[in-house]
Amino acid sequence: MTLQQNLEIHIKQAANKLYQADLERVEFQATRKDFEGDITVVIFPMLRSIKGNPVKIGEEIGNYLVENLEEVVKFNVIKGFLNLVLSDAYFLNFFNSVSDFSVFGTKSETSKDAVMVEYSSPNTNKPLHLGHVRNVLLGYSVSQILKASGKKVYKTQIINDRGIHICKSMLAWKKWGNGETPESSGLKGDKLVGNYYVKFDQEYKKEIQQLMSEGLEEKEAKQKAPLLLEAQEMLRKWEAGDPETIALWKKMNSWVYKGFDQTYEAIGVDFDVLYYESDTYLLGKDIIEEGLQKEVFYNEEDGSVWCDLTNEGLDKKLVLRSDGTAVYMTQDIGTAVQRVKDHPDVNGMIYTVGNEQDYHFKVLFLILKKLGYSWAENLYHLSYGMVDLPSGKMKSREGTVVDADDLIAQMEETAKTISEELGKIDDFSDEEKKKLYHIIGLGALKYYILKVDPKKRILFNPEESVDFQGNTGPFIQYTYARIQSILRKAGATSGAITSIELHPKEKELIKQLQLFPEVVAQAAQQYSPALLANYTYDLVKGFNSFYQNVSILGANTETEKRFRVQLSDAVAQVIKTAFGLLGIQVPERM
RNA sequence: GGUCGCGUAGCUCAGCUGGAUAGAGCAUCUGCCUUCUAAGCAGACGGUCACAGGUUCGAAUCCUGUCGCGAUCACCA
Repeated sequence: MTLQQNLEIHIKQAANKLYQADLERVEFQATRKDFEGDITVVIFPMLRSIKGNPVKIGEEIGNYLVENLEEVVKFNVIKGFLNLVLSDAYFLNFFNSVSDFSVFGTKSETSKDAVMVEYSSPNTNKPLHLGHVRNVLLGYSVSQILKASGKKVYKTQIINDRGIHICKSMLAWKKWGNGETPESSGLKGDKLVGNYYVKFDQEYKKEIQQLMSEGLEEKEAKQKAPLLLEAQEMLRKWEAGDPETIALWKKMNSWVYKGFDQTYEAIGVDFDVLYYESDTYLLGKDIIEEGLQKEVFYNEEDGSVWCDLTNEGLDKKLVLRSDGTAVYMTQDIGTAVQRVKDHPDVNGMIYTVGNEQDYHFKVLFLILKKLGYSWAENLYHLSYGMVDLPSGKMKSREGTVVDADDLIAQMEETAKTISEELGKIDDFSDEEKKKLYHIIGLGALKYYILKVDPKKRILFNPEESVDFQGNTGPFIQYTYARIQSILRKAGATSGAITSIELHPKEKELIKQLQLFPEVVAQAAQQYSPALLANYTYDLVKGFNSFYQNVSILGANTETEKRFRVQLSDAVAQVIKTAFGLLGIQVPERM
């Protein structure tokens, strides 16, 4: 039983004995810093069943608790707030009850039901950029958080490896590539292919200009430009299985995959299952047929198939074209069903996709529910805001993107500059230094992105870059490294300490540690890495304050020293766990 | 125009299932390294919580409306 539950029982007893009143529930909150106390009972809501002065009621309940609960040592009442001071023994008991802080707050047993988390899902015609980075970080972190909350998780991505946009870069390479390969040019495969996507767009625009100068309307010019017609022809050949086209497609995609793998590895994310659009783009048609029979869908006169969602406050949605070909929605329905076929333990899915697709997923989930799939109740669109630049939207075609690899390199460079200025790791080998810069640079980037609410759009200014001080990843990593330094010097300090007078800073830290399991649970429930980021920051702030105000290794007694080392160790382990859930590593020294 | 989201300090963000005097970081300014890592600590300065109503003992938080920003409303993906 938690303290809160215990308090609640006793407060209800008090209300019953003192006022013959039955309280439905008791409202608690953390005591504000300006007041003495560890936990606060809000009296106001009780006034509904207990008539009287809130201050008087608070005092009477406070007295009852002090008399009946050994954990409560004293109290004060301000307005309608009953602030309770808890005993040191209570906090020490909690601290000693955690047998292993390295797994504190996480669950190892996995539930039978699995959840599939989709993230990244790139197109294979251009390199990953900052937008993908946000996506990947969110998806990966949420996967970690769900695992820690006891769920079985499949991490997946659907690779958009087909379509007209892919043909564009293929065509441009064929025309202007002169056989260039990653080996011949030394370029990363995804970069190389991306260059041809840009090249296509440049040449295409030239053709449009040319046609317009010949008197065509812009719309017509865009449709009739020879390059576009050629790309469309290429797509037809691809769909027909033309060997030469397929061979080119395979070759160029393999370059891109190599490039992606490098980037994913650098970021530190991975996947359990891969889906390729070239395999899934024809899925879903059989389900449309089923849906027609179940009368979830209906036919228009031209043969197209629709789903009427007007009763749900949405529009009618096309699910199959009049020529019988699939649309985006058809494919997504089919893919979702396929995933459950492939992994029968999947009972829910999370789609990490930008908020411009909010409507699409609303409709998709609704249709899947109407079709009667049991798992359709557990679908969630992990929607996030765009990452914009001061100059506006990022556009791959126009080359106005912050490239993921470049960004990582830039963050590592900043980490290097700062580390060299500080000169604390001059004895590191070059290899160790490189690894450290990577951990710190990436930590800064990941934390910067994950600490903000996914819904909000991020304005990223490459000029100002990401901070390394204050509420940042490196600040937290630094605190971890600092604790490790103390632990190296402290030597063995095991053995529970049961009676000691707690310093206020120590008490604060234990309180903060105590919150961790609840924060993990909430982060899982709300799919919110930001909650964990903010928690970790508070914990670290608390530790640094403790560190600067209290001597750990220079404590007055050996017992005190042992306790402070143990406490520091526990904080470090929780930092490591929390950062692990964000996908951020921590260094032993920095 | 319909729908969805966002609007909190100069800047970046917490807080939003209603509770005490709205919190951090950056920036600016003061102090603190002969003692455990100063990527730190202690403090100062900084607010009409977009605006107007409403519900409530109590509203940044819930409801309605207005304004501003963004997204979306394709037989595109």
